[in-house]
Amino acid sequence: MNQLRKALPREFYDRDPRRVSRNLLGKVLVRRQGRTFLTGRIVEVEAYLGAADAAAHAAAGRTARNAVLFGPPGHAYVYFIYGNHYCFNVSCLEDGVAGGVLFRALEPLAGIAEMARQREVTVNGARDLRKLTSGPGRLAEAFGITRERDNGKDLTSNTSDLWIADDDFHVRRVLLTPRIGIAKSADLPLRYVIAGNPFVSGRTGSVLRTKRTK
DNA sequence: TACATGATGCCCT
DNA sequence: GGGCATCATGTAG
Repeated sequence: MNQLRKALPREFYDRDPRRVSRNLLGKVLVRRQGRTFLTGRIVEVEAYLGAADAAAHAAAGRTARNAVLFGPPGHAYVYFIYGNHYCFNVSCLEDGVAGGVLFRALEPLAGIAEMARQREVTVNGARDLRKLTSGPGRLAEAFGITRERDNGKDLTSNTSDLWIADDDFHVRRVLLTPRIGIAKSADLPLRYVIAGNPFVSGRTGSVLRTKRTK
């Protein structure tokens, strides 16, 4: 558990969003709520490349909403979508250059009862666990992530109540697929999932390319 | 000030 | 497998 108290450093996020995406797989998202810790393993993310990526919020330039994406790396970008849901991202690349990674699915590890309470669902058996954090809107709700509370938050600060840690989990195989729910640049393989993980959202999708790691 | 739209999830068939 | 709720944000007028 002590490993989980240490946030990934800012340098981790000061790279191409594609590389950050690949390396975020297998890491652990941690939320501290008083004495309670909510943790979940990152099993699915998407890279958004900024100005060169038509599907990215940052593509049309800086606005009040997307300003975090243009700021320093390692900060939370949270936005409201479809009138119902929040989506949680982390900014990448240096100050002034936009980029980010969207968190799409987690595997619940600790604080499962609290996640179920915040999602307002009941969990009976392993199959129901997918309802907690399998999907961007779901994981945000399970972790209590909102724009008001978390947008702009520094995820690398050791005084934050939201951060990402490394517990030395080894990711065996990564799948690359097109991103979900977008119209522009929809064919680019920028969605990263841990192969075979049951908590990946939706269906596996068409696999464009697979990568093996040591 | 008005309007179109979306990095979704849920419920129904 | 498909329809739809629901509203913040951005852009046009």
